[in-house]
Amino acid sequence: MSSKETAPARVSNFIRDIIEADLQSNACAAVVTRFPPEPNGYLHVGHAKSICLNFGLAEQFGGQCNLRFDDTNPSKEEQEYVDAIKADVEWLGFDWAGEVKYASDYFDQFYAWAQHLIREGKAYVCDLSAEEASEYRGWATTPGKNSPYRERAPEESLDLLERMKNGEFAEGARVLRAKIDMSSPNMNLRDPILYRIRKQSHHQTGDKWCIYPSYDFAHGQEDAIEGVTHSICTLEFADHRPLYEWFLDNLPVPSKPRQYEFGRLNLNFTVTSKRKLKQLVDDSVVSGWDDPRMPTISGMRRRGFSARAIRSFCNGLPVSKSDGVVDIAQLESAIRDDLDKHSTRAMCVLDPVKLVISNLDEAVVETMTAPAHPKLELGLRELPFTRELYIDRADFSEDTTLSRKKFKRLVLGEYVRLRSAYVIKADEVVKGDDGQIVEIHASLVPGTVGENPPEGIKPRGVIHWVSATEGKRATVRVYDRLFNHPAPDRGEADFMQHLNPESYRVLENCWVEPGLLDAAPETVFQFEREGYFVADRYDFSAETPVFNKTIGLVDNWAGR
RNA sequence: UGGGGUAUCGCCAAGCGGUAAGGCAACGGGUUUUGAUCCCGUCAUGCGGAGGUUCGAAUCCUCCUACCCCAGCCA
Repeated sequence: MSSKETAPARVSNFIRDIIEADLQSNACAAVVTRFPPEPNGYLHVGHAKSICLNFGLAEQFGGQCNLRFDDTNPSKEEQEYVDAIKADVEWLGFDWAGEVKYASDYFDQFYAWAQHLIREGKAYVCDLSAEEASEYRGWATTPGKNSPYRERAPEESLDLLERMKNGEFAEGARVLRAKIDMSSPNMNLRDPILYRIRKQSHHQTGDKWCIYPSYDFAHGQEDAIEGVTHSICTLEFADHRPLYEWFLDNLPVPSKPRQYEFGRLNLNFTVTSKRKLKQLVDDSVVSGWDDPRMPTISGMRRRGFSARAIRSFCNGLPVSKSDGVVDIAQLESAIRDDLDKHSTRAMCVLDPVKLVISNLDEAVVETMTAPAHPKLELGLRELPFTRELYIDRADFSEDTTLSRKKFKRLVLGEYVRLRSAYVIKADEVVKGDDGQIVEIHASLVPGTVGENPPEGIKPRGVIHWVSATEGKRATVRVYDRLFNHPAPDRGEADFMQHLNPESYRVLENCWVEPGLLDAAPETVFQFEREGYFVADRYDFSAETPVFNKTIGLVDNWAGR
């Protein structure tokens, strides 16, 4: 980082403050965090914030961060998700400590701990059905009733648990519960479930188990086994903290982690719920989890958001306990900011109309040179300039009454600068039978490449262009927000009602400067005056160049 | 409703008894061969509400209000 670059303002983060204090007071020697996704879907922006927080904190304080799959529910989880999550975390630029970890790595230990609780008289096998158990649990204002199986002899519970494990009972027939307090105002403490029967294959443990631990009976213990010091989770788990601590206090765990909750990231115009994202995929509203319109990490990647930009966005978000909604413009700003600094400039005409330079011979190919970046030394690119060019339809008007301030483009009879090339004058238009402009005839002003035009010639502005004969045809996919409602999943209407019908558009007849065909997939360019576009990760090739629009340039022009 | 949590500019958010940081957005202006970038400036006599304590309150006390979460054999 150059000394000229101003240090980014320190963003508030109460968890970082706690860690600093703990390190200061020697409450812990080194910080250990973990990112604990359940492999039941793809990671999204919200997870990106959590990843940046957990890995970032470990990095900042010289500690470590584990990647641990919370795979305690085989009915919702799949190996595909495990693989995708690992790829996403790596792509974001983080290295987890040691091997990837799984809750399932500790299933034997959990089982032994469950037996321990039974022997201590702190857990029992309960035969109540789900409905009965719900009834026994009581309600907010009414305390629950003890299960009739609560005082079952430990030996019997031990035997039953063993038989549950061996698959002797049907799913739902029995559960193992902790014996805590059926009248607790915190529902999580009303004899929570530790194990339930699930006769399903598990992506990691196969058919070894017929019972699986609950989130509550797993999470704190996993943290303790791994020596996690600061277990960071989202607000909705705050109610579980007393239970998290109850297990740590009642089991011979090797360490005592502490849980801290922060407010998850919510973005307006966006849906971040694995269930809903999965629905978009399953209903084929989008092309997949990595559709460029998806707020998934793989979707944002496909869209052209750089990992660095996503990290910058996340690190710029204060960490607090309030549950707010961040304006999508904040994300977009981080993306533009990063892409402006790092992407090569290029020209692409999205809606072409032919421009014929009448005073340039057909056989001539002049080579213009243009910097790859206006400020950084990213080299030069060569642009073939020929008699026939393409410019964007929106950059020309026959209306000579348009003021210079309102229309800084080409007007019939007037001048405009062709970016990195000549100043030209529009002389006449050729129209088709339908009245549509087919060609614009123009003449170049000699000596204006890299030079100001002679006195009296005032170009209205600068427009981009591509040689019609030397340029290349390309496909550009234009994306817009998936939802046209700021809070698609709030209110009565189903979130699917708020889908933006114009969130995807394909432009098949775009023209790009020839140098772009050499691009490597996933390279982002700034198409000048238009925005940022990425060579598609899968579909781009020199033969069939396909670009995805990442995001448009800031547009302060009110009349557009 | 019982419990847990949160309320400070349009959005996010500092502030921890001494007289309202910052980012995004918005709005002016300057530079510019991208209507971009960059630069400069404007933007809360006000901190959910009502009382109270104090020389002094966003910060302390009391009461009230709103919103979020839990009441799965999901995580």
